Amino acid sequence: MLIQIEFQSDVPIYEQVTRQIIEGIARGEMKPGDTLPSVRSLAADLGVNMHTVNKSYHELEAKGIITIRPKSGAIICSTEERALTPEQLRQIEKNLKPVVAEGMVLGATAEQIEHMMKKVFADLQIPAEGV
Amino acid sequence: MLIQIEFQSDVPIYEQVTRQIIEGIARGEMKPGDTLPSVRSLAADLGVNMHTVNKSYHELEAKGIITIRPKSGAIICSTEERALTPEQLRQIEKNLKPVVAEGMVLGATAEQIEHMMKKVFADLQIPAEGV
DNA sequence: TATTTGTTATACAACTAATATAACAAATTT
DNA sequence: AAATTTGTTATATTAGTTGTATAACAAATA
Repeated sequence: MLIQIEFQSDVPIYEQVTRQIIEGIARGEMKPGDTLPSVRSLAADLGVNMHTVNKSYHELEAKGIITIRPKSGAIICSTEERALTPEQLRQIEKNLKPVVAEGMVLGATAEQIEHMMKKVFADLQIPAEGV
Repeated sequence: MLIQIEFQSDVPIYEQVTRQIIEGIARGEMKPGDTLPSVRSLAADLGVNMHTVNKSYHELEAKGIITIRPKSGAIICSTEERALTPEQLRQIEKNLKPVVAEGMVLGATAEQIEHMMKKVFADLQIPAEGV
């Protein structure tokens, strides 16, 4: 799985790593049970510091997406382990709200926004429906 | 229009102000042509510094949502003035992507995410369809 | 046994967020 | 015309974040 860092971006590097790993899992490029590269090797690949990758991994763990086994490695959680709690659903909705609101105020219609969402789904190659 | 700041939030204050003004416009609580309160008076109301509100207003101007008339005030742009450029559409899609991806990886189905989007639309009281 | 692993600690530079205070000049109100 | 309000600009300070750098530790692995 390829991770590409934009060093000029206003999105922090550790956040870019987190998002791209999430997208990689969504795309199916990485499956539950798979081991993430060690923080040292991924940091070397990306040309960033070890701690930056480590921060990303801990963010992923906090989100309930991976499990870090100390001195061993990071493993992608199974879908069963990822419970999708009401709290998580509320968080997703909270994240969705400002994006949708901004789109609306800028003049996007509900149809346009739904269309964009479908484009995002398609880009992330959902196994359901489309295939 | 009521703006509520969560001082313990990890979302910066100026960003909270920006988002809530956008949501206020989406809800129709503020209409195009309306004048925003002066940076000083809003800052006093919220109990924050003038510069914090000023930063928010300039963010709104950069997004093409308001026009700041120096020494006079900030006015909400009309829908005609808000062009909704392809660049803006791309930005919205870019903002939508990580939120949707995270939801999916956490185990949310496409239906659940679409349902959440409709909840957000309902919460923002879209004049179309629902009413 | 040697290497790799995540962890922890410390330090540093650059940047962001937020506040504080002040002064300026244009716009508005009285 | 005078007083007030306005956004602007400048400077300074405090606190926190981001990212890097280096090092050492102990457990896991080869």
